[in-house]
Amino acid sequence: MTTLGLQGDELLAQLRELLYLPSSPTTTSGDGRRCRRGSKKRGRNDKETNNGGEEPHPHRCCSGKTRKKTKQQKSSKYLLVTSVPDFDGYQWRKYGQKQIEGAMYARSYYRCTRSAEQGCPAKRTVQRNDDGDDGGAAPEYTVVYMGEHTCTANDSLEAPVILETAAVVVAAASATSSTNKQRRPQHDDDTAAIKSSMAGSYSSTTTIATGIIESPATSDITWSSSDHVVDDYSGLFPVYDSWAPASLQEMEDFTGPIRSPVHVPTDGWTIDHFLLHAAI
DNA sequence: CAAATTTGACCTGC
DNA sequence: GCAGGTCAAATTTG
Repeated sequence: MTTLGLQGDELLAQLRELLYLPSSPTTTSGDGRRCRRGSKKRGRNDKETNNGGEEPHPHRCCSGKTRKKTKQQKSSKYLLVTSVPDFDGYQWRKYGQKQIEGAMYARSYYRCTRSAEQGCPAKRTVQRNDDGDDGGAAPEYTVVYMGEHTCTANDSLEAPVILETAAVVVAAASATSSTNKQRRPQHDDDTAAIKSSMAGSYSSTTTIATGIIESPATSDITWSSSDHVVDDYSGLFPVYDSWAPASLQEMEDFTGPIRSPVHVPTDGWTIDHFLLHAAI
């Protein structure tokens, strides 16, 4: 561990480069998964009507899925831009996808996999940025987190990692309107809230190696609040020792089928290994 | 077999 | 009325 301290920055840079290799577009999950799965929809109304119209209230009501707040919750909401939207350490289940006005790519909606069991309100939306381009640079994704994780971290947390991000605090209720995303950070208060919330969220049984990846001299990670950049993000996205960047190929295009994140195959890899590898 | 994803429709806020 | 967010059956994958 300490051995890395020396060439930390350099190794870091190399590591980063390796991490962002323009993973070949062909690889990824083979092709077995691009086949469309469920589709035949007959609309909820159909289902309801099919019942013979006996049941006045929609299924959701009955199942306790009262849809009170369809729109964003008013709780914490923060936005960040990253090339690796999946690696935030939580397990998300995709529950929807939608083409957004003015956006090139569809927006994917995720919720914590524990939402059902533990009622974890955490949600997030992932949308690929236009500028991403499939050229050589890794595409970027705008990830908006809503709500905090109330689920037990132990279960869901496996590898809390966000390798490269630029985050922007979004005013809770203001951003919901039109198509304005990453915009208007306002109070440092929010930042604090975010930091605390995230720090809390990301804390798990795993040891947090906050020192491993520090402010990337190459800093891709930029947390900004208002006009000022927060460089102390170490607490926000701790890098875990056991996490392995082995699934680079899986992060090429998140606009397509996005499998459950956090399926990072460790294969015995550790950040140390990787750094060592990079150093060679 | 269970879990996850797809996808169009439904619902709500603006 | 529109756009964004959510639901849930069908389907696929592991």
